[in-house]
Amino acid sequence: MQQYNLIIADDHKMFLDGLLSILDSKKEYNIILTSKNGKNIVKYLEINPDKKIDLIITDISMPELNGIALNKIVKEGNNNIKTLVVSMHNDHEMIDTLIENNVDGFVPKNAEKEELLLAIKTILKGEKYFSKENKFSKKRASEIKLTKREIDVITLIAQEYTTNEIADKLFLSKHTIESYRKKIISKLNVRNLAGLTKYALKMGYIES
Amino acid sequence: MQQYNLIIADDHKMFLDGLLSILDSKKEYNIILTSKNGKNIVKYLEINPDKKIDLIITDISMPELNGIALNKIVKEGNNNIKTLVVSMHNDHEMIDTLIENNVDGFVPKNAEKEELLLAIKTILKGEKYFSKENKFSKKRASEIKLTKREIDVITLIAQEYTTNEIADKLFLSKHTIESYRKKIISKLNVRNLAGLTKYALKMGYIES
DNA sequence: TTTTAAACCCCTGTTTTCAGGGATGTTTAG
DNA sequence: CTAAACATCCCTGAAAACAGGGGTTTAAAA
Repeated sequence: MQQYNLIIADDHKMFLDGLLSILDSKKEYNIILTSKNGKNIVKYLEINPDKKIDLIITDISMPELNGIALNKIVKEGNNNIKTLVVSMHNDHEMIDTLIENNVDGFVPKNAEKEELLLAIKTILKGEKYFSKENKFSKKRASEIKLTKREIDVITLIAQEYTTNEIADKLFLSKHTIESYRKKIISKLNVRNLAGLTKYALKMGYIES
Repeated sequence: MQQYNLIIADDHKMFLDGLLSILDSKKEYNIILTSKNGKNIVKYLEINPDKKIDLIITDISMPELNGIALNKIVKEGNNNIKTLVVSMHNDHEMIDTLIENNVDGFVPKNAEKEELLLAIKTILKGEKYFSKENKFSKKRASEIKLTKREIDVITLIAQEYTTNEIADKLFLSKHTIESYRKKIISKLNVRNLAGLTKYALKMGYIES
């Protein structure tokens, strides 16, 4: 029987325990590392470049290094490590972002464990697995997609910087930042800063 | 051996599975209901008033009815049901809020399962159990405490209502709302709406 | 009983946000 | 090639937020 080496990153210990208890019952999966943030994973990969890792299962929002950033670093190395994202959120925007980032799969945290196992199996076969969004996810959010620059801006906005401060930080005119802010507000269909902040949190652009 | 009947509420299926796998190994605990929101629990308690329930383990932020609201309803009934809150957040403000609401205990989701089991045992003995905040939690946040009215206001602010709209909703002058807003901003030591929104989310005042 | 805290209201003035335009050059994808 | 999409910048005006004061009444705590 073929064995696979897995790494799991999630900052919620209990969730980790849950995942472990699910995967422990499957002899083909070896959990060789768990971590509360992405940084430790990157460190491990640097120290052990020859260790064969098949799959990294990761949460999105984590301290130190979030799941999307972790995925980016992993995919930049020319190894063949697959990545499966698990997150409490479940909507089109997020899945789109993940697909753009070349993640291999996504399963929401409220999924049944059967779906998780299916996702892992599918990805290890070399295919992609993206969970269908459920009925509770936001409707008509599918076509929302922010550009890189817009994400830069909304991130800083959600970190409580004012337009002028952001302009300074990004070496742009305050008019530019204002344009971005307006564009984002209309794209996301929110009313103000509060809406932007909630979106940034949901998408994992900022922590806490 | 004495057996205890437990109910668990958490909207993250995998987390639920994790909890179940931890508790299944303990024969003294009977899980008689799990739910993704508080509402179903309340319904169950109404339908089965004679069923003896010892402990409800609940997340804070959940759709339909959150953990704090659930706790309130449970404690209003003159049964002897204990409540244990588990949450991904872990700081003084939150714990203070829980204690005020007469919750019997709190354990962060990143706790070890041993701590969870200890908390359950302690609470079932009739004592309280509140996890010590860890080194990652916000420093010097302990003395922050919002009044009921302030919480009303910050909740509406985080829901993207403007000062005028909130004034209308609460039948207060807009000056009053402005005073509250300023008071909250200075209490929480944040800069603007974005900071207020993040705090409201962290405390479970709003969803998503 | 005095003090304190909560809930409520008001004023002035500045900064920031929000809504509505318009504009230009550069990439990117069909 | 050429039409989008992206990134950048500018303007006006209104609304809202923010900063820093002021105050009263009521209820609870010291």
